[in-house]
Amino acid sequence: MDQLSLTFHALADPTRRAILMRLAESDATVNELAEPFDLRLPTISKHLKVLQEASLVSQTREAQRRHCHLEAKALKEVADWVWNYRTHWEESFDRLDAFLSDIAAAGKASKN
Amino acid sequence: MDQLSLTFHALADPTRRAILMRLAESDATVNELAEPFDLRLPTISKHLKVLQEASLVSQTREAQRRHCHLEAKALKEVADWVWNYRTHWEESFDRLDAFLSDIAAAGKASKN
DNA sequence: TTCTTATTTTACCGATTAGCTAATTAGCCA
DNA sequence: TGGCTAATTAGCTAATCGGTAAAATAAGAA
Repeated sequence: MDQLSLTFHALADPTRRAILMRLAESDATVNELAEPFDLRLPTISKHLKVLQEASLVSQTREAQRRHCHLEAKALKEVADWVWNYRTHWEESFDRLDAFLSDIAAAGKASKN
Repeated sequence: MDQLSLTFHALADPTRRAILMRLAESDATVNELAEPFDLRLPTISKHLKVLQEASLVSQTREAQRRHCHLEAKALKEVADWVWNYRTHWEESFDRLDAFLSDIAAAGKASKN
């Protein structure tokens, strides 16, 4: 699978996004990451594997502990991809603006 | 499933992303969208259903034809979500800059 | 060596997905 | 009505996913 598909797939799960959000604050061990969730450790471990395969998270070892670290580069690739479509939502806002202006104009006109 | 998960899931497929890219150029019918792919029409129809459930695409009918239209609002939500992480990739680039500066400095120093 | 902690691996389950073919719906035209 | 075109639905298979429990691995502590 290509990098972008891997990344989007990894992001398409609320648990994995919550893990990323937690890692945005600071690095953490697998146990620390698992703590807020009502999920068994192997489940978290699997989610972390998906995030690592998408290059969204990296791990370093210190004794038995794995320290997980957010890798923002893959997120930047998502940002770059979606940024190419910005003209489209700007256009639709332009259309909305035009629509609202029309309403406003019509409102004024009706008062005349 | 929440909106963001729906959207990321829809984007985690190269065919669906290609459909969006095509729709970024102009609206198109289902047949027109299917044309570049080596896939049967029902398969494309299913992909479009996923895109519609993620609010990434809308359809209007004209006789038998369905005209598909890119809805950029859902993409903007992705952009907004990922934008919250921008400090992290900026930080890592800062660290890279610092690293490269160090190398450059070391290089100059070694020449003295 | 044995114990304990931290984490992963393996094997399994039920649900979902991407692809197919065949059949069906929907709307146009003759 | 019947035939053509556009698209969807139904039903199938093989693969994948998210979760589990139980076993295995790895490393520090006693």
